Amino acid sequence: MLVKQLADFVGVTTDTVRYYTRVKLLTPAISDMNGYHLYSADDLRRLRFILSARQLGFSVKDIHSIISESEQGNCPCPLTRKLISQRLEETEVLFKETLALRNRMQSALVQWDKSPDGANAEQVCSLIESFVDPITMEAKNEQ
Amino acid sequence: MLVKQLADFVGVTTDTVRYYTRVKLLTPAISDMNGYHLYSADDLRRLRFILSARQLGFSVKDIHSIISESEQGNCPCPLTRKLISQRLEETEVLFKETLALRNRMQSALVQWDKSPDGANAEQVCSLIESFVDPITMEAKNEQ
DNA sequence: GTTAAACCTATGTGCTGCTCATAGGTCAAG
DNA sequence: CTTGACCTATGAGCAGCACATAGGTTTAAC
Repeated sequence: MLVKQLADFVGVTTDTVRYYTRVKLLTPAISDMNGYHLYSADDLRRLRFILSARQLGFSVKDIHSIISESEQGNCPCPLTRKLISQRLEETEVLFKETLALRNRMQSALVQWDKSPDGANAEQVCSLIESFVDPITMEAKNEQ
Repeated sequence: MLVKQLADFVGVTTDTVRYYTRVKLLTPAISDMNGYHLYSADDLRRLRFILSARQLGFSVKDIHSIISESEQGNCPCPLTRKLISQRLEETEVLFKETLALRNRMQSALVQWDKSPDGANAEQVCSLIESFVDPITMEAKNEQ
């Protein structure tokens, strides 16, 4: 199976398959006729595994570790459990940051809706420079 | 002012200041004695502006555009308004994706809490491969 | 038989916003 | 004069692909 066929099979781009190949998550044979990568049914199974793991937030490095554990004959499940709780913590942080950013941006839109475009020689952009984050203000008032 | 002093002033690392310098958001003079970057009070003001804009989700490229508009004597506010609504849409997408990922990961933790570590020659990791996303299932049942 | 178009391939670079590694300069104390 | 603490600039590295490039393959038409 060539790269395009494999990629179409699971609905990703050839670039994605090539990336996983480059980092050795996939290890296809190489045709000695033309140097093309030749993917097997095992590669297809493994690619499906990779995509499932990515969906659950595992990094490419994590997937490497899990596969490696499995190939050494050990059960990878304990490692999988350990890794996902780490990744979940990180995702929680990212989630909170993204939520906070979204809130700031929405606040800015509301504030700016009432503000005129102000040209000022002292400032680059009056909107940005005069924005006050309600959350930051709240924290200040609690002191 | 040398880079460390400027960085300490606003509470970022010298690497961050150097990065903004490298992409020409800051344009310090260069000492001909030793090649060190010499930052002015204007650079300090501009750095503060950059950090405010970053807090609101503007990209480095956006900030370039806004500063450039301002330096050409135009009021950058209309551009600022346009850009933030674009960035807000992107942040909304990221937020939803992150929320969905967090939910999947939490579901996995719950499902796996009841699942034993299963070693299986056919699979890389039974936990990952047997995980069912409740959201995906829900969508399926609605068809 | 060949020639052109459509489609495929591998490799290398680019992206964002920093962070880290490296090699070397500066300055005050001893 | 040397040692050590502290500073500097430059280049590379990170994640996870996507894109640009140059060239190979296949099919159909002539």
